[in-house]
Amino acid sequence: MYATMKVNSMMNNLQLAQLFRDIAAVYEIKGENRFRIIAYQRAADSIEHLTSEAKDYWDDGKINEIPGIGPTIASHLDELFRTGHAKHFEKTLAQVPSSIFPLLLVPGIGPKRAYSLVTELSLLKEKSVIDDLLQKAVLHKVAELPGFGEKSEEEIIKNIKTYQKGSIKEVRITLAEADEIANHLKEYLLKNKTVKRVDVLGSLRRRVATIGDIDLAIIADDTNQAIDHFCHYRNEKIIERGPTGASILLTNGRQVDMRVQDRASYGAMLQYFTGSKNHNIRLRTYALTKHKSLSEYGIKTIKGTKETIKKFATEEDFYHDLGMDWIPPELREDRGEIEAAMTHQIPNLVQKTNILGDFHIHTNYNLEPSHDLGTNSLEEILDTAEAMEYEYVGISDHNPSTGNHTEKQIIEILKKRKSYYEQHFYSWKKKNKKNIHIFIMLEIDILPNGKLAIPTKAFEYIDAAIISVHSSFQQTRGDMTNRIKSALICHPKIKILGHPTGRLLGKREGYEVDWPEIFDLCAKQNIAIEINAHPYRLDLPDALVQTAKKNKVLFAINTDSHDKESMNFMSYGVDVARRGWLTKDDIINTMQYNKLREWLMGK
DNA sequence: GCCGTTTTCGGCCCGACTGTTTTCAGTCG
Repeated sequence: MYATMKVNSMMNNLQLAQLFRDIAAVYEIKGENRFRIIAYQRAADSIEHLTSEAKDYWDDGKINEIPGIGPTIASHLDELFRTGHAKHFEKTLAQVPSSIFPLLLVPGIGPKRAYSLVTELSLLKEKSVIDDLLQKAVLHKVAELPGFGEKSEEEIIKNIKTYQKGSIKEVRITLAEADEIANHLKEYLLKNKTVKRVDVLGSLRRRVATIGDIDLAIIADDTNQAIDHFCHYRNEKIIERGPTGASILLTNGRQVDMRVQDRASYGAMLQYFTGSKNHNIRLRTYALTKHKSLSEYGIKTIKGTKETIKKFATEEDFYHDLGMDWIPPELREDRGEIEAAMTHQIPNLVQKTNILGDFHIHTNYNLEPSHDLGTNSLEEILDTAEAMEYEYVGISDHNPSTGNHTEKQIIEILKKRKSYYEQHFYSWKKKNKKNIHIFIMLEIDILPNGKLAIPTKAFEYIDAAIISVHSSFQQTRGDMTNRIKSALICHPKIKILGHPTGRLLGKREGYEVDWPEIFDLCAKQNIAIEINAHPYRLDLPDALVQTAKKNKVLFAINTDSHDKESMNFMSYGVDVARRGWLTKDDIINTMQYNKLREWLMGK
């Protein structure tokens, strides 16, 4: 890896995280103090989850604000960003053959085994080390090594082959896809009479934007039979199986971990298996100060040499025993929720039923737009909104393309569109006798120069605007920040900043922006930030939602629907909002119509 | 190497599973 990825001053967070993991691996091989190893692993986790580049922290002189980065690592990073070199990192990595690093990506191979394999079998070519190891294993050279045997050899062959098929763990899926898989599994498991209850836990229960593995816990009358039933679900292979659970690999590359627990201890299991890892570590560390040790079986109290274990049927009781309020799964990321739970300051999170409308819907009305049209008519959208018990919807088509129209034509098109929507809305309303309201809005492109894609006069024909970036994603952080800032102050009818980071999960990273600057301006201008609920966007990301809230910004949860079915994605946006600690009062589309109209249009 | 709702020193989450071993090391979540 270090043949292609050199240590340098341009490293992004993912590369830095990888670097720290590799350093930790070297320390592990060298038998370093295990807490130093853990420190590097935690630094890696921390950097990976940052919402801004570590380099930007450094630029702002805030490198020591990154959790898990103390004086030592900070000084190495300082050297790295300043000079492009970090002698300590380079020296550490050079202590082992670089060919061990690719091997760490193969499941079941950790630092120690990678090191033995590489040195004992002289596998020194970094580029081909995985293929070379496979060859040696096939020739039964691995089983001869000390600490390895025939079974490990077979396991290595199997794991390399699975890995080469398409790095399983690298690809995460969207929440929507994971929901579908999990629901199918749940239905299957409940078909077995011995299975009494199934819960989807892990990142899926926490409603994380993308999902790696799927975690399930069950209550069953006959544990063995239940595990058996689970292992018969259509799978590629059974990864492991024990008396308390099993893991399988699905044919679509997803790993599913299932655990069985008694009713009496089920609360502890729900807590343990929901995670996150960082939440659990923080919770257990805190518990230790109270002489309590937490596990999936319950809470052990240590008094001298005497240990007693207390079981918990519900998660609420588990948290209460630790002297804190129950914590909603969406908050369990070690972002301050434990402290809040101890002082009874867990916010009353927004719920799907609080949502009274959706501002970002595209219809099939053809205004010769800059981007794609919707597929449904205004009437079909209204029918759907009505069925969802909304009070109002905002129709936000893309602006007419600037390349094909003069300013005059754009004004004409929008004028025509306004009267079209008004007429159609009133006849729909008359026919259906429903008390729903519409806002005739527009999603306007923020051009690369920070101007908007419609002339000022055209604003006369819309009630309010969403503005979004749809081009030139590669601008520098400074340029992008200025671009958005100047667009935000173009016109008083600008009320929402659409899909703010532009990310497409699994396809495109969001662009770099100085978020505090944007948030401050939005708060000042009373512009809401969109939480785009489309499962491929979930943009603004939850961690930034939490930051923005601290900057006193308001939010709009929108589906960006291009068809009526997508309007149901609203719940995914609510998931993001909850993960960002939002209450009903932080979100404009929880307001009732009159109040909302006042906010949106000032009348 | 990090960090503080008992600590600026002395701690650092907890357990399952597998394989190669006869009591444990490595890996994983």
